[in-house]
Amino acid sequence: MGTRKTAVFGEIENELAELAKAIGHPARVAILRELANRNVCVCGEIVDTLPLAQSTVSQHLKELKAAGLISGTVEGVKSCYCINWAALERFKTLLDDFFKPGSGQNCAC
Amino acid sequence: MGTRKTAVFGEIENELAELAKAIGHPARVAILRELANRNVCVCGEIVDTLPLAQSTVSQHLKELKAAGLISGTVEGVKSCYCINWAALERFKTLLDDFFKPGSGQNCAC
DNA sequence: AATATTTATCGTAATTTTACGATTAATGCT
DNA sequence: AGCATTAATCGTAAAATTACGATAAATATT
Repeated sequence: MGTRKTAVFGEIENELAELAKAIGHPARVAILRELANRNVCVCGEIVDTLPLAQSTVSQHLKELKAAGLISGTVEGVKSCYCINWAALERFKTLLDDFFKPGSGQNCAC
Repeated sequence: MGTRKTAVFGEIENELAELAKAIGHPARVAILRELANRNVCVCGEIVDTLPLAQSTVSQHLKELKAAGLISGTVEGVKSCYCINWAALERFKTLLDDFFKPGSGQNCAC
């Protein structure tokens, strides 16, 4: 127990959930915003903007990368990260497609 | 440790993260989709569509409600839930505003 | 009044997440 | 070659999440 039962859900549900989950932390939101604003960012600069330990930021970067929301390449000693606009667009599209108002009755709540 | 350091982040970062986090689970995505399609839904119907225990679904509904993504009212023995379109719109707006491409250099990664 | 139905809550266990410091690996500099 | 810098990884602890069954509370039904 304590494990997400991803296997019993549809592919789209899981894809959407995974992207949302990756965005679902203020530090990762801040990282994405920084990357969006600057388009390119060296790891150390991201660390400097966040009130978190370097190792923690590294962990968040790893998660964003795993979700496909950012990509990173090694540039000598440094690491260059940038946002994956396509993934972000994909997320928005999924949101729009998945949560479209149906033809059902109106809400009474 | 193990706790999210929400206090050190901006209000918008936290708001965006909280909404994303709430969507960040396939069961909750499925619930939202069901609610979006039908616009109104009785709790039992949602439980029937999900391969999860009733108590687990109830927990997910509670989280979606806490995040403001759905609202629910008691209708006799049953509970009527519906999607909060405004919250979903708010989420999309935050996404658009927060992750807008800046005037920086292009990505090289 | 007794029973059934519906859903929220409680208690609990397994797992994941978040955070940090310390260490390692890799490159750059002197 | 030796030292400095940068960032990933490791180890670990605290807390949150996810899931379930059992129970409780509230309304319907007979």
